[in-house]
Amino acid sequence: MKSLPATFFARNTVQVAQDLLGKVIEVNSMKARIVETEAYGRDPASHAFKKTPRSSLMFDTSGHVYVYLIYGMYECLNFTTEKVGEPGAVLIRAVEPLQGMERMKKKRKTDDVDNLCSGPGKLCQALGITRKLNGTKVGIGVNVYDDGYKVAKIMSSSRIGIKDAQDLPWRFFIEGNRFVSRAS
DNA sequence: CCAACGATGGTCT
DNA sequence: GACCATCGTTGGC
Repeated sequence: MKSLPATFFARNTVQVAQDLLGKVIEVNSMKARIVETEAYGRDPASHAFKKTPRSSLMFDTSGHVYVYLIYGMYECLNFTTEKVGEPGAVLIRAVEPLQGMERMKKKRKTDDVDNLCSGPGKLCQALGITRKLNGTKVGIGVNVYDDGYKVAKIMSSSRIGIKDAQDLPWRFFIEGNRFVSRAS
């Protein structure tokens, strides 16, 4: 399994979001396959629509981990994209558990495998991802690998949980995968 | 089954 | 003080 190079992330955000599907992430020695992502550029639904203290990572880094708190109780995992100076990030919305499933079940307080990582807040709970990782480079606390897995078909839809920019089909997921947060 | 809602705290105006 | 890139529960059918 080879780690993704920094150049993988320093590209068009929508392209990176699609290319991350099927890749393996490793955190706290647990492993999972990415099955659902969303692209966030400088659009009205994105934190990077305006540069603020929180969103500055999206402008100033590429290939770094961006973790933020949402609704006061959950965290969301992103990877920053584009070349430095250009804002962008990919939200990881769902992953398929591969290794360390027993620890994921404990952290999520459920034995239902389909409910471990099928949402952005859920997967952070399962893998123990917190804001402590915010701003770290990919390859330190969070690793991303290409294990050669080929995605058969990529589906897209509008992004979930936002009201602005519903016309942009920037949510991507692996067709038919049972671990995505929703089927369509 | 599924739509509605409350929990909960950081971020921004 | 309003708003959230969410989730689990509740209460109606």
